[in-house]
Amino acid sequence: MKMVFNNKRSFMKSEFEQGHHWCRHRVKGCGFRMTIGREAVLDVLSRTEDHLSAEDIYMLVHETYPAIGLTSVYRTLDMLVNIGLVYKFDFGDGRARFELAEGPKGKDHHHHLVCTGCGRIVNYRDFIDEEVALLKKTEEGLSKKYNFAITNHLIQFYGLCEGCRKK
Amino acid sequence: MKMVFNNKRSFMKSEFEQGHHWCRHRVKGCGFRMTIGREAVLDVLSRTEDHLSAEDIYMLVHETYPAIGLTSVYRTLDMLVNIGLVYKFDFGDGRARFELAEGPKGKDHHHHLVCTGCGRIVNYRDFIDEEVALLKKTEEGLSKKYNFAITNHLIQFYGLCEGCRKK
DNA sequence: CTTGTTATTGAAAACCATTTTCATGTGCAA
DNA sequence: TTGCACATGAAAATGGTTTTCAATAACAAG
Ligand SMILES: [Mn+2]
Ligand SMILES: [Mn+2]
Ligand SMILES: [Zn+2]
Ligand SMILES: [Zn+2]
Repeated sequence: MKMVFNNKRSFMKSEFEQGHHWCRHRVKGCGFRMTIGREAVLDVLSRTEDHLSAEDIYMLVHETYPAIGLTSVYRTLDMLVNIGLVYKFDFGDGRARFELAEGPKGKDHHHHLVCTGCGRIVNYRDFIDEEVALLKKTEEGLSKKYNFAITNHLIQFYGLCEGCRKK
Repeated sequence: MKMVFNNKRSFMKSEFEQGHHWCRHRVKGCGFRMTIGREAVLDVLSRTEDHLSAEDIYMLVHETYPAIGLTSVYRTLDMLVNIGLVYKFDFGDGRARFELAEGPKGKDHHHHLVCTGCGRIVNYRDFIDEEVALLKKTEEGLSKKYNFAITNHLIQFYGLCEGCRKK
């Protein structure tokens, strides 16, 4: 009994808990309970730059918290996407991929470069200044013209990486 | 026998056959046979601005060519996407959506405005001049920096349309 | 117009990521 | 500590898409 409790504590003592404490507040602020599974999913997402599938996340969480079920991973991801803490992508390989949305400082926003040969995905953050300005300008133009309240955008470039081109 | 043949001819006599003849050449040029089903799928796609699912297309083709099967629609779409005649999109409703790629003049390229409330999709063609220039510039920068041969891009803005905002 | 070769097809079954169901467990406000 | 609404896991269901396979049709050659 005590062992189990200790396991839980040691599991929760993670870099995530220290560094991304605000995520928990957001979850609770939206009226959801902060469970071990939800924390573990956020923890996995906060430790990687990759674009993990639900099953990827399930397997990674499973390493430190074997009691979790795949169903809960799906449910947690769905909730996190709904409250805006996580982005959900489709890169065309038949399964959804997830990444943590930018923190409160919003400094981590990026776009994607996708290799249609091997599926490799590059996170691309080095926007030109013009690019940021134009994006905002375009959003304003579209908002006015089509009467949309624009909240987000998706920008992906497709092509062949060096390795895939040499074949 | 003659009736059947006449049916085929009358089916093929469509605005599409006159206006989008080049599509057929592209299909045959890639080593594929031009069948009635394939022609009918291209015909449906060429007549709409909408973003049809495979089943939408199946039902529309079925009206003039009831012999077609859903399987063939999927296979045809897959082939058309592979040779670049059709674009495949995921707007997050669990089914793929398709639209005819721009013609040889390439004047029909557009981006999308997606309402996350009702799923409405606006085709948005009125690019600012800067936008086009910057897009090209960005592609060049990315090509060089990450050694990618960029062939395409996907740009979508998400938000709430007027109707969905009033609720 | 035939014919022969093969790509193509439709129906049915398989696939597989995701969702639903439902009985059990747990976070947390009181 | 307690109660209960919310959250969970296992198993089954769902549903869009793909695979299988025997039958068919496109089309190049004659
Ligand atoms: Mn990313
Ligand atoms: Mn469109
Ligand atoms: Zn590649
Ligand atoms: Zn709407």
